[in-house]
Amino acid sequence: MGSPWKALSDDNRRRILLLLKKKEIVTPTEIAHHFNFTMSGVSINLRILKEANLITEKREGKNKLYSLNRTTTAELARFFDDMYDYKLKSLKEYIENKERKRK
Amino acid sequence: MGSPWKALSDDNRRRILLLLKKKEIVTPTEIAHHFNFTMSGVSINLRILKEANLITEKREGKNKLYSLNRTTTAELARFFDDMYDYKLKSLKEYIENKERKRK
DNA sequence: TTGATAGTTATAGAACTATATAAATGTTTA
DNA sequence: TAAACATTTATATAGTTCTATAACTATCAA
Repeated sequence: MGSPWKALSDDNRRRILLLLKKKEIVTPTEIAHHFNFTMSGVSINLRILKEANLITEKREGKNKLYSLNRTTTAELARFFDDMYDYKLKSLKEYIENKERKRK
Repeated sequence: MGSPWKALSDDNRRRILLLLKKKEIVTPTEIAHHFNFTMSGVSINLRILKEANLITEKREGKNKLYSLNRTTTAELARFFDDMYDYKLKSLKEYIENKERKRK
């Protein structure tokens, strides 16, 4: 299992994650077009994200479909909690404000 | 300003952060002893953490004192929020439980 | 089976990162 | 000021990461 910290430390990989968040499910080709990346570059970065358990992959015919793994962040969240537990309180307020606005 | 993602991607730097969390305030010498790091190694990693705004530094006589910057994580938290907003909601519940226990 | 499409792996070079040793800087105290 | 202590910077080196090009593999459809 690769380090999620290393996986997240690259700008392009974080951009890919945000795209996956937005589109729910995406093929490597779509990612390559969207950001103007080479296919091999996309493929490698998807592998790194997959090995860090940040995304999941499935094949559908010719295509591979990638989507966010929404459970893994617990590991990262735990670090932030260990680190900044009182900070998470202000994060909580931030989330609450956001929720208020949403309504 | 250095990237907090790069700063966090190194195991030793995260260990230093956790130590800072625990001890509140620490000198480079203490860190070096605690983990058996060289002074120069500690110094460089502290610089990287400082440039990423994850810690703050002050001088007190001969010593330099380092402590967690408890406000910066907002930047990182925002990414997690963009990414995993529903996740942060559960994090919020988790924090609330924690607060309840504290009382 | 062949061709077309989708994606991955191999390889190599450039850029970056980590770490150790040694030299240099800043601060205090005698 | 000189000596001692605390820390940082310089330099070199080993290792890692990123990215591009080219070669390879997998799936489908004719």
